[in-house]
Amino acid sequence: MDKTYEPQNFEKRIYQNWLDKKYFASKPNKNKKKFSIVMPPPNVTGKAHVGHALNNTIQDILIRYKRMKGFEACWIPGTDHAAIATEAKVVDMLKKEGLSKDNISREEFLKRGWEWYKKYGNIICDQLKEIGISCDWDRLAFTMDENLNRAVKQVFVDYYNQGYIYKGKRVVNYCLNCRSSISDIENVYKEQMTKLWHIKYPLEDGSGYIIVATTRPETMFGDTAVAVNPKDKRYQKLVGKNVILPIVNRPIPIIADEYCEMEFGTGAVKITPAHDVNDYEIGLRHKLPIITVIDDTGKLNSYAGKFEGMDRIKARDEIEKELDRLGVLVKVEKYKNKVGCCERCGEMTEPKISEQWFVKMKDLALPAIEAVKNGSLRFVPKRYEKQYLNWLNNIQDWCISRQLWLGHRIPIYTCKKCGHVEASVEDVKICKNCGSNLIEQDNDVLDTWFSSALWPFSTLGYPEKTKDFLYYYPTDVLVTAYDIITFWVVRMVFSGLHFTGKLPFKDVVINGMVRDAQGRKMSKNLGNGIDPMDVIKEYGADSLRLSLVNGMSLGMDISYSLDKAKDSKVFINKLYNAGKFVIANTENMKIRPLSEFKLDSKDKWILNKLENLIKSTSKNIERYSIGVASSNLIDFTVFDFCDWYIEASKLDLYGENQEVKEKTQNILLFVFTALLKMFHPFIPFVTEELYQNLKGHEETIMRSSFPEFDKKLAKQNSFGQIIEVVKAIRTTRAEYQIPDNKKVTINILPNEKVSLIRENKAIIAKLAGGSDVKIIKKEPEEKSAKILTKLCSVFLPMGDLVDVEQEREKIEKNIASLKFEIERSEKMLSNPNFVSKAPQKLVENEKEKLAKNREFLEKLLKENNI
RNA sequence: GGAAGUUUAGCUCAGCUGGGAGAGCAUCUGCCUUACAAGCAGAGGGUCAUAGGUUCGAGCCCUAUAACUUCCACCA
Repeated sequence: MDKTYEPQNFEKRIYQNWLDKKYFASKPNKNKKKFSIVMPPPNVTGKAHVGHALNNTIQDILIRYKRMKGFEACWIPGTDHAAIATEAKVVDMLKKEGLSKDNISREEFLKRGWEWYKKYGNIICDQLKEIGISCDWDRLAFTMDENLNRAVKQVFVDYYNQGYIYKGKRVVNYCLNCRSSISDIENVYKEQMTKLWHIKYPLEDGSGYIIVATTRPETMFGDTAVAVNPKDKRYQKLVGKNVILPIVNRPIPIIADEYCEMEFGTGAVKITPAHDVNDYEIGLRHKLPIITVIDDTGKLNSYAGKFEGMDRIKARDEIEKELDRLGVLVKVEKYKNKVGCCERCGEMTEPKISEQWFVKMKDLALPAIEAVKNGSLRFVPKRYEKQYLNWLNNIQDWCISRQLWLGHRIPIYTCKKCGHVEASVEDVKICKNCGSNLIEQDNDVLDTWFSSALWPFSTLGYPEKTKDFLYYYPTDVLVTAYDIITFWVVRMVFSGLHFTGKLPFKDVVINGMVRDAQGRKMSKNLGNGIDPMDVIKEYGADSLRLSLVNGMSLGMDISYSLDKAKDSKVFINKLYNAGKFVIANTENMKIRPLSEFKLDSKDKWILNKLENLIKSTSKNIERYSIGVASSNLIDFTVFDFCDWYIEASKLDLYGENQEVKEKTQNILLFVFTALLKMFHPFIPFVTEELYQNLKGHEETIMRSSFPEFDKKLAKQNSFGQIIEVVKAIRTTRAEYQIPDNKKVTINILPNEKVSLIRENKAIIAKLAGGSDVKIIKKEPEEKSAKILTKLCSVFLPMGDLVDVEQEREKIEKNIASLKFEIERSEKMLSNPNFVSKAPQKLVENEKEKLAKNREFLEKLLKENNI
């Protein structure tokens, strides 16, 4: 063992050993209850960020805990193919070779895609391994794996045959950069300073004009109406008339529609059904023609006349000039606008009318809503249920087609000869209807989330009823961040319910997002990201884990900085040192059951604290209060075990009495072993390292059993009063500025429990810096600093150093606070409402306290002749 | 526009179903005590955002207000 805590020296070695021994592996075992989790699959070509570290640490804590609790614990890792992101990277790669999707075949492109996956796919897994997570790596799944692909196709075909999937024309958000449609939730709005153009549209009959306001003058070539609000008195007379669209000189009608807000702009809006979602809806209501003027590359087409071929954004200035020249440009205002952008690449998206595949959502949503309402699906924290329900209650049909090559190709086959359409899991070569072999598969691929939605059961063998599926499904808990509740959680729930008839998990645990020290999102642009691998290099994986999880409350964002990892390392170092102490002092001991020993007050005290800790730690982990569990463990380690028990135990360990020494060794080992086991899910490496050096250890801590609460050992006792005495002496010493290395005589005049004081004389002397502790029968003559506790009065003889004035003040303060306490108790107890309504135990406690305080006060007054 | 969350020590945050405010860091003081100076001991520091209410009793429950954050919808 190293003299100081050097995690780099053992973390890799320990992890490799765990892997070699297959400790993470799980197989269906009928004799055990199972506990299963599927890992939210990170993007296969991505790198681990701190959010992954947090999310996986939480899962690892749960899995390790359950494993130690005797469950057949299975954690399935995996990665996601992230089609849009990866396709963009492959396109970039091709670009460097001077190639593009236009001059390479689909097959060739897919080959490149797979090369990319192979090259970069291991990075993220290797990084997750460094964090120390104990998932069953033999089960590593990838959304593009053959069996998962099969599940995807089967689900698609079933949905299709059940009538849930349809092809439809819709305005979808199209990313010109990714050259694919994206779903509404992938379309994020960003604020931008743009202009608002006010343009005159002259009336056809020459009787005047109407002014429209637009942020997108380039779409005017596709205008097929001008809309006003039916209640708008300014325009009521004009409804039904035609205006002449400037530049193109095409007549279009003025229509009335509720959508149009009277207050905004001029109250009149141009309608371009092909390039705006709302306009499209209006177009349907009023049966307007649809004219597409922007092509898939973002350039204006022939409808734009002389602007044909210009980029849609660049064309704005030219169009403005032209409008001005024609005398129809009224004014141009600066305007703060929200522009839809692609979440993946950040480019501005273009609403575009196109044929896409959709999943009908209304019916699928109902059972998913019901699951939360009847409590069978639980969110932790509960408030995220609202986000989930809100989304499902306003559900829109799900656009599942993407114009990409990478991904799951839509298994729809169309006969070119007779037009017969078929959805099929197997490749279709011959038309079932006419026997023709002119079959064409749909060109689009499925939204990445379509395969992610099946993750909890596709990874377990679905659609086959495999042993794994029957044993591990449904899983027990899903741990994820709140940003993908709608993308992912919702879709897993309704897919699971629809295809397996069961919820894919019972609990959804939501972790917060990791932000920088100033609370900002970590991003490449700001350069404020923290690489978890750097944290591991500097402070170790255990420190990374503990720093993310300690004190955390679920669903809350975390401001993270390296200071936190440093703080954690400081603590783990403390634990390491305590471990060194225990190991060194128990090396040659004999392990005996604790029941054989006569335990003293400090032993009972630490055992009582330990047992309560066992109880609360289990409870807290089971209710997912992981941050509370870890901070309780830390508090016990530092404030109970190290500060008091270890220090007090030294007298026994270095003393003459062999039986007492053996007893204390056994307690040290017992307590510390239990402590390490409880810490193991949080900081697996250092606990294993220490455990392996502990007397009586088993093969590995991660397969040992979690401590169980033992009522017999949890007995109350009064060592806490000794601690109070020691602390009071220390405080007084500090007040008198007696340096810690100067020993003093300690005279103790007991109020009660003489035997307790007698038993702990040596401990008080050691911990309070006493050269000697004397138990006296009456107050000493010599000048002393006087310390009053409920247990006893303590006198530190200090001759002329005693500040009479200060002593007097101290006693007066003491009396005053006692009087205050007494008054308070009396007030409470004289309140009939308190006595009758408060819990009986509280009332009893208060009575007891009052009696003791009265007694104490009386004594004080008498002793000091007041 | 709709919804949710946050507000507690100088900073970062805990605080379970209401029963006398906590930790870490930072600050000050004293100690190299044989597990740990990445340490030990002690100290200072809080109208629990504001105003009401419920209750014997409120950091916690209710109402309103303010500031910040997030999600959803989206006005051309």
